[in-house]
Amino acid sequence: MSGTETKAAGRPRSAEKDAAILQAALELLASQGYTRMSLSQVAAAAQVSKSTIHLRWKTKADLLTAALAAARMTDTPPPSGDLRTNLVNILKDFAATIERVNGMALIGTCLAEEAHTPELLALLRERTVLPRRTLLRDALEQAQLTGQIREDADLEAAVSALLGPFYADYMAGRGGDPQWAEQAVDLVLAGTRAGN
Amino acid sequence: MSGTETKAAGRPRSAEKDAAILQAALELLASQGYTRMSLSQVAAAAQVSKSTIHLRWKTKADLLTAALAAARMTDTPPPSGDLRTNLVNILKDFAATIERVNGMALIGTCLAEEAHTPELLALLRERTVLPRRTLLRDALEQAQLTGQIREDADLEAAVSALLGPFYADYMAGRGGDPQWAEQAVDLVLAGTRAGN
Amino acid sequence: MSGTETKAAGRPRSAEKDAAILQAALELLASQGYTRMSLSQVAAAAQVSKSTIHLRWKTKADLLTAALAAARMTDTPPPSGDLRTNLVNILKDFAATIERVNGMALIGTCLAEEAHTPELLALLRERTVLPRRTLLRDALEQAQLTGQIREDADLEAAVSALLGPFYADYMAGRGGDPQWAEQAVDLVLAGTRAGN
Amino acid sequence: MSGTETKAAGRPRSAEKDAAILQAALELLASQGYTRMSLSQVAAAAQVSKSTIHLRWKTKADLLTAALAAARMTDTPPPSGDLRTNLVNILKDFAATIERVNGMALIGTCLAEEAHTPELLALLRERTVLPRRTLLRDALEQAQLTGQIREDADLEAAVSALLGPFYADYMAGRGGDPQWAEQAVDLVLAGTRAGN
DNA sequence: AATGAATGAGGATTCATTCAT
DNA sequence: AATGAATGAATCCTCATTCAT
Repeated sequence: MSGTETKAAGRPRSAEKDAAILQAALELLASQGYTRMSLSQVAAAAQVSKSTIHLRWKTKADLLTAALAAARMTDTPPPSGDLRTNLVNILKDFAATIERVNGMALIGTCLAEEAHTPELLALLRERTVLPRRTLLRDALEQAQLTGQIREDADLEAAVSALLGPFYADYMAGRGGDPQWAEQAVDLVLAGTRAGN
Repeated sequence: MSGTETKAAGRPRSAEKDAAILQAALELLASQGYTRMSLSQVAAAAQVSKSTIHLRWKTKADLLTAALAAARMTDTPPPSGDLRTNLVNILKDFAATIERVNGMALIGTCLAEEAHTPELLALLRERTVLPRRTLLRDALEQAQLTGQIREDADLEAAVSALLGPFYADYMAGRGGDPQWAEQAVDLVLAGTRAGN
Repeated sequence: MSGTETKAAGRPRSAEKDAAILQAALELLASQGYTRMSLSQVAAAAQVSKSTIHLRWKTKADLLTAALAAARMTDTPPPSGDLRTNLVNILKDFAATIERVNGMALIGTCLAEEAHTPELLALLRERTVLPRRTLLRDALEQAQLTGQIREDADLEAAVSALLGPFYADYMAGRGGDPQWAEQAVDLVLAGTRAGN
Repeated sequence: MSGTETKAAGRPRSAEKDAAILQAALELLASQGYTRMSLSQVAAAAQVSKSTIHLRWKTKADLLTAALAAARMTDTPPPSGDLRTNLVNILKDFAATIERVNGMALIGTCLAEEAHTPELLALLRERTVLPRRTLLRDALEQAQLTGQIREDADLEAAVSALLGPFYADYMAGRGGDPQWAEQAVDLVLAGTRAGN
């Protein structure tokens, strides 16, 4: 980071291969799970030899950690003037992202591997969960300032109340309900409205 | 013909072994995940030979399906006269059960395996998620009858709002917050109170 | 054999089961080969438990030896007044029997197992090959007496010359040639005709 | 593009190992039979890891097919001016080869496996049976041209008459008779002699 | 006698990783 | 740098056999 590195001798590593490997790894992690996915599959999908992977990441866990770390799964939030609309939009983007990347399986993998490779869940939190929570929290704080929400409301709990129904619905097999975001927002706004 | 059951020929199958295998399988499923867990581990944990397992269940998937199916993870609900107390108790029992059986890892495994062994998630829903939801829903319906909750409230959404924060908290790394159940109940009751 | 046996106490063994097991074993030996065939398959085919098999024969080799020993695969020869017709009929019955019982596979199995279970090939010889050879040899000896065949002809070699083309044809992939028996007989008769 | 062969990347595959594996496989196929032989045995005999085998051949059947295909079991025919001597030499070489490679057991294995792995018998035919038959047939055709054998003689049948006694003798337990080749040749020549 | 349970040994195959080119 | 070869450990599963009922 501070310029101490000598310029690497020999052929430089191909950046395209780096990217292809990481992407393939992430997709396979989501579709197969940690243990079921094999490095051969990653190599095949990335059009690269297995050794090329090991040249960059020492172990399977290293590779998958890197793949999760490289994942950018929070889109920039959609702007709007209205609190309710803002919240609903963030939640809908959240759901769309999860659907797009086979996210529930990926979440499942990270949960299942927590005992063996806790970095996975940690990274998932850091890269995908927490940024989204920050967006929601910022919106709620703004609403607190404007008096739309009680001052003493627990905003972290409110954020969990906004996101939670998505998980609960999925677990119940009622995932995909088009109303869920609006219902969650309305419930939270009703429950935290100033003057209640 | 007087009794419907003919006495089974041969040596009877050991019920203790049945139970030991299923329990070991479930614990390992939670602690290791589907693919990482091996039948050898199950056999060792249950003090049984691998063949004894295969005698009862043809494949690994069969065994784990049976283990999940046999799991009784919803305790009988604690009775109480007060709506709020009832709901909180159900939620706390829910959380306690999940902690007791390493439930988030188990849920993760079922989510991760959904593409390959969908029966796992289906069973988890049927045996653990839906019974708990039914308890909550019954309590809410009662409250609707007594006028504590609006008649037009979407009770399924309310149930998801009650359970959801638990998942969301866990994903955010704030699992174990002792307040979550009360907060969730209060929010839902506030948001669906009749006369709002 | 000399009356020394005490009358067996307890329930006598079922003769039907004996027969069913032996027949199933022989069929599976032919269709699957020694190693590939399993005692479970035999048990299932004979509608009997595996233990019932082991009760009668101590090992797999014992069972299959018994099955081969019990096999009666030489039909009584068809009578006729003419030497050539007699020989052709014997050969055709030979070929028909082999086709009926999947004989080439059975022969193959006995050959393949010769190093491990030489009794199989020995029994096959004793029960199926040699009786047929005796039929042929008897007919040739009769022909020698009537002067149709040279006195100094090697009859064992002649018998092999009669049967051999069947094997050679099969190995060459030309098994089933309808002419083979007549051609073999004609060749042998021409080659051993008295006065050549 | 000037040379058609690009230099293969990576470490080249060891030709010695290839050969050692194939030879070990063939020997074990003959001595143990298809099902009894294990890849572990092959690996041990070839001083190679099991994975090295799987790297080259995906399945056991593939390996054994390749081993049979690689086997060169027909020596170049011995030249001679005399028809009878030629035929006898070919037959004796045939018998010698079979003895050398435990050929009857190998043949037995291929016959026994015909229902499950028909490629084995097919290859055995193509690589060992048919080439030898071609040698014999060529010699007989030559003899037909020079008038030593009747023009209308069925040469394929004659070839089977030459080879057949070997199989028949073996099945009768009289294999190894030193006279068989001469006797077979004499019989065929006598039976097909022009002018009979 | 007959059955089903129980087991230990062994099978083919896959995988993450290390080596040689 | 990049590749393919090589490997040891581990996996699920099958089988012949022995035990308990």
